[in-house]
Amino acid sequence: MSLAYDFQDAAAHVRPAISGVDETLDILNRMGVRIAYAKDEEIYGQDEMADLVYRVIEGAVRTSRLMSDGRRQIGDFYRAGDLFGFETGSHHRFAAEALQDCIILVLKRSALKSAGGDLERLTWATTSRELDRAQEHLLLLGRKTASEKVASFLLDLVRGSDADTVDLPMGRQDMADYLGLTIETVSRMLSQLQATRIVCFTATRKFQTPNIAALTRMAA
Amino acid sequence: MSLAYDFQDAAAHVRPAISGVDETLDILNRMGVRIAYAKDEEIYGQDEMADLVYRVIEGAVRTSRLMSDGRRQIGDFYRAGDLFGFETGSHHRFAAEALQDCIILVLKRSALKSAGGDLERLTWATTSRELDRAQEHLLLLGRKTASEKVASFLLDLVRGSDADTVDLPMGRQDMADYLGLTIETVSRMLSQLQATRIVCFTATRKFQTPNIAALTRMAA
DNA sequence: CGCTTTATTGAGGGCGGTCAAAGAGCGTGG
DNA sequence: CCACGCTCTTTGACCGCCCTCAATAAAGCG
Repeated sequence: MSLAYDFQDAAAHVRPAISGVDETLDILNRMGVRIAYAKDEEIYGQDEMADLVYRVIEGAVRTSRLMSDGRRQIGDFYRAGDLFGFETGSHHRFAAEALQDCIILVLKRSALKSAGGDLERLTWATTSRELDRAQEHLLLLGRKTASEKVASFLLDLVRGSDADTVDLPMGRQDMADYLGLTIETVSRMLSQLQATRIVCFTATRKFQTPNIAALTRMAA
Repeated sequence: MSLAYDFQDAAAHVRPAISGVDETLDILNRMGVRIAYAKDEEIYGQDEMADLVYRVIEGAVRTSRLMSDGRRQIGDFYRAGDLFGFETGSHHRFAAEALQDCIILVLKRSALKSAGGDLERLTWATTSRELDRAQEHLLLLGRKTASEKVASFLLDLVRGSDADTVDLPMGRQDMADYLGLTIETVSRMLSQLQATRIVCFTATRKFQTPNIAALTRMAA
């Protein structure tokens, strides 16, 4: 169930998606509607029309695609401040779901065009970033080994975080479906990284990286 | 070596990239410079600045990315009429190389903005298509089996062709690097598809599909 | 034709998947 | 606060798909 969330912008801590367009993002924040989604709730569906765009205010989101027999591929993860739902011209190829309880800013795509500010540049920058990440993801899925995949994944999280301890907003299954592996393999690779002192898990979903150089080397 | 190619538009047979914008493409054709590239010649390099965009007039192109140890992932293939080089805001993540001897129309990205016509829409449509294909590719690489990968690949070629006999513009190595497999596995899967009468190779790079339904089923 | 490159086929091995069970985390209720 | 039950994660044993290595065959090209 979705519930309207009518606080004023409670997201002062939200990081900017693209540098130099903060004021433009402020315009967005005043335009859209905030909606709360529960963990695992669908934000939009596979093959649904793509006439809306979204921004994560609080929580985290995954995009995913299911095959008829249940195999799943995760496209990407989005965290507070990230824009998503830009990925296509007409219909979504991937569904979007709440990774945790979260609050999402929802806007009409058409509103983007009529609004002032640097929205065109923002749209372009967001889509470019999306393509960049997709291409990096292609290399990871097509040519990296299991240990390289997991190392790359952790490294990506470390880079996107400023804190000493990084926390995983997703479970092992989501990691596996992002990396094209099984949960067992992900778990084994994590244990291995921990055994070699390259990462150190303080909880199931929190880790530190005492040896970033080694992690980077493993990511290839 | 690149050689300037100064014929008048010799590409009357070139198919439109996006429907409804043919007249816009005509504008492009009058704006750019035609350059001939030899087989395997680099059109742009990995990490090179992305200030140009390209259109295949004749021949075919691949985008690819190399890991330091030689592993390679192919991003996509482009054929006569296709636009490419749109995939990023500033730097290319993948290199582009001529799959065969080919003629490429090259334009300044900045020229796109100043020109008339529906160029903005064309750019958007092209980028969207790029993202769509990348996302389909993610699913293929992450979650499909070798036989499903090969079947999907052939099916994609069949759909992009109107002729009865489809020809592969690339060799087995390029197919393998697109699919995240080895040439041996690709070859085995092709032999298997042929043994089960789902495809029929008339030459190493030409095939027919007497049983499209079965091929579609195999692609999952 | 002969040479080089590319594709096919076979035999064997290893990485990651499958199946199964034990362990850890966590919310609920006694 | 602890007991209980559920879900998620870890670990182990084994298997199979795809990779590796090697040899042969075919195709391209002078």
